[in-house]
Amino acid sequence: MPPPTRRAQRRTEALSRERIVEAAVELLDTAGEGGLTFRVLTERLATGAGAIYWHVANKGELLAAATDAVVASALAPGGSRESPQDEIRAVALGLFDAIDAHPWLATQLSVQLSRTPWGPVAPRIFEGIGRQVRALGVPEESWFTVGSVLMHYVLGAAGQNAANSRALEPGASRAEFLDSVSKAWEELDPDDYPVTRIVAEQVREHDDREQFLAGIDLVLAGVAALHPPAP
Amino acid sequence: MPPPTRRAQRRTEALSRERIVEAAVELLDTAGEGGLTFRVLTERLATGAGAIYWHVANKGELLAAATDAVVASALAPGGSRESPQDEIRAVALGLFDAIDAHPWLATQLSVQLSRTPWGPVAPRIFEGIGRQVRALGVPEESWFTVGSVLMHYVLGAAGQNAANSRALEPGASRAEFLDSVSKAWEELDPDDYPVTRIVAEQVREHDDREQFLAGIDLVLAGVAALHPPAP
DNA sequence: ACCTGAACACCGTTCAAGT
DNA sequence: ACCTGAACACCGTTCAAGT
Repeated sequence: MPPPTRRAQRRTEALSRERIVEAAVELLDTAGEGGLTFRVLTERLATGAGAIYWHVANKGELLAAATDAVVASALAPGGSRESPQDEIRAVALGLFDAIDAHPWLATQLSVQLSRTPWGPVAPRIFEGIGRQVRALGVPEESWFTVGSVLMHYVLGAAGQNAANSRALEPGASRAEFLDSVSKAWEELDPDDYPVTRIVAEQVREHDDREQFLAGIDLVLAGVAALHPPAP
Repeated sequence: MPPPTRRAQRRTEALSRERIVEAAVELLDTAGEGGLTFRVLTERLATGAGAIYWHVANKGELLAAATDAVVASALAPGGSRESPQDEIRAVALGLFDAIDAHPWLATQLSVQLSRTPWGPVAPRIFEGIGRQVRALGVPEESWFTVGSVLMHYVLGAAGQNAANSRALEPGASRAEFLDSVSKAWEELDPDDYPVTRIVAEQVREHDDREQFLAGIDLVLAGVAALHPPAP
């Protein structure tokens, strides 16, 4: 007789919004965006569709809650007392790693941000970044500009990195993956895409996190140039 | 008798991939992301579902083609002979305006970028920006960093702007919209979201395009600081 | 108050059949 | 080669009925 697995236990606890969101995150992680379905969710939770709708208004709200849960834990305050620049890098890397671990986050965050009114996750991210911008000594009128550039770069670049990691299937080797990438790039017309082709060659040789942080440093250099710290 | 409208004409031209993509863009523009359906597409084109599948592999390919068509026309070369900085602003504003006119572009671009292998639209955008980065005199090793920061900021910020414009429904006044926004912001706990609340107040008073360009200038300042032009 | 699960409307996609 | 349109499998959501 097999030992009882977590998956096999059938409703020892009552259904709750938390349990539903937790199951949704698990499903998104293992089966991807298309894998989250009310059908399989009801199976996993050993319940009926109506029970889920009692705790959650609809699928959109469930996705928003799952997104917020993961982001909240990613932004949980870490160490402390470093320079504001290091704090910004830490927040950025926290989101980078969260998106890497939960690739569906990239698409979901873009959806959540482009929805009005904002759900809970948008202010959470903006505040996490904005506080470090404030700590940097940036004047109030520029918080939005600096925060926006950082936030959009972090989410966009992290999403792209996650897409690349995901494309590297468990079975395939890194060499195989890079081959398929370079094959795609070689199909670009060298006359139409000179810059993209050169960049594509380089991308394969660099460390992902290092390259990600180079973008952060570029923005920080712009901040230092436009808002030099008082002497 | 009403004059013949473009919509009423029933298949005077043969079906083609171009006509299908054109109809898809129209549908996305008028009915939003959820409005593009094979059911209504077949009605609009006075045909059957199978006919569309003869020209297009599936819905994903159709969305990619619609996205690429709009982006291609948005990046069509404009004036000329300005400074590289002005060229970058022009490219950025071209994408900004395209996303404003076609709000579904924001989500679609994020989907297209996070798909491996890249479709045609990703290199198109990166090249459009990357060429100006090259013109700026940025050394080759930094093209990826600078291009990535610019691209992700442009797409992210433009998407957010489009979401706000869309929220301002045709009937509603700008005052009403701003009221609803500020109401949402006031629900944020001042202790938990001090920065976000201050920024939210400011956002309502500023011009969208101006604020967008401020982000571009921040990145350009970083480029100038890290890669000063040879004397 | 909380849950069940059949039923509904709708979706993307297929495919035998036509021209 | 190109098109038709009924059929299929699947989806999110509802709701009368139970406890």
